Amino acid sequence: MPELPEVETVMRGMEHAIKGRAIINVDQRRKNLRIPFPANFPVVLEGQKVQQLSRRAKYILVQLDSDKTVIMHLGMSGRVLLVGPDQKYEIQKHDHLILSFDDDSKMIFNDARRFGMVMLANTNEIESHKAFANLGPEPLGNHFSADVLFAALKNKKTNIKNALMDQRIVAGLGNIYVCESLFYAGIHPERICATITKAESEKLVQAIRDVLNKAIAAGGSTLKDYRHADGELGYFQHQFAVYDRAGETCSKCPGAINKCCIEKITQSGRSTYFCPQAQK
DNA sequence: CTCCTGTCCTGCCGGC
DNA sequence: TGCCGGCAGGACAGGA
Repeated sequence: MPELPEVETVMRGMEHAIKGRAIINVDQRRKNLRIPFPANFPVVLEGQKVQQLSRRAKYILVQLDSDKTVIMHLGMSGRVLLVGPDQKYEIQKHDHLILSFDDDSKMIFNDARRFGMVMLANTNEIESHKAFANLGPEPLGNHFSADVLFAALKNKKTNIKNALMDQRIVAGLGNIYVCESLFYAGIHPERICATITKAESEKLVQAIRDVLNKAIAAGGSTLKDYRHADGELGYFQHQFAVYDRAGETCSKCPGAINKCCIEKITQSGRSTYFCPQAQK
């Protein structure tokens, strides 16, 4: 999926295209994605103005003029396509939701694997919604720090890779950015959380922030068929340091000297990429 | 509680 | 060429 930087990029694209627009039509093309669409979803949306866009973890929040907020999750394969007023659009396979706006622009939610979700909440109760109730801090926000991370890790018996994937520890990281952050922090993905020192927590927090900020600055990573929310293929071909690079020489180890190779292992059923020389 | 495994779904890629 | 197994960015239920 789209991890935090990609979701942030999609949200910004949506903000640019649909903020302030009134929804005049909702074409809900099936009754569920991963979970059912909210009851009477089209009726709830039609006629409402989009007041505010925001992101929490990997969720996009679309606040409407009424007291409702639409909560969207892109799952593994969810994409948002924004079609301008003067552009023609033909429905494609896996287009599940099409919103039409008062300026004749459209927003299409396409999700091949249908692991995505669309939910509805009362705006004033958003914090207590089950999607958000147990989330950890935003990694780019003020509530995430070495102290906070260290405290969250110190009694855990699982490995650091799994812990960083856990949205209750820190919200918004996924498989790619966890691998990348651990690489930059020089921490082995199989390290038990309780052995991570305060100094390593500092490094990790810094690495997480740097990796995410760079990816956001690059407009979200372009991975395979990931597209920008504006419908254009991403311009930046973001180069990962270790993710999907098994067998290659890592950037920290001049290969001719160290013969360093990036390895791929499986942790909790997910691939982990790391450099055994550069990560201890 | 914590931790780990399996599962939802389709598409794609590599091997035979 | 075609078929099949394995794998893919996430989240959650359920069992140990």
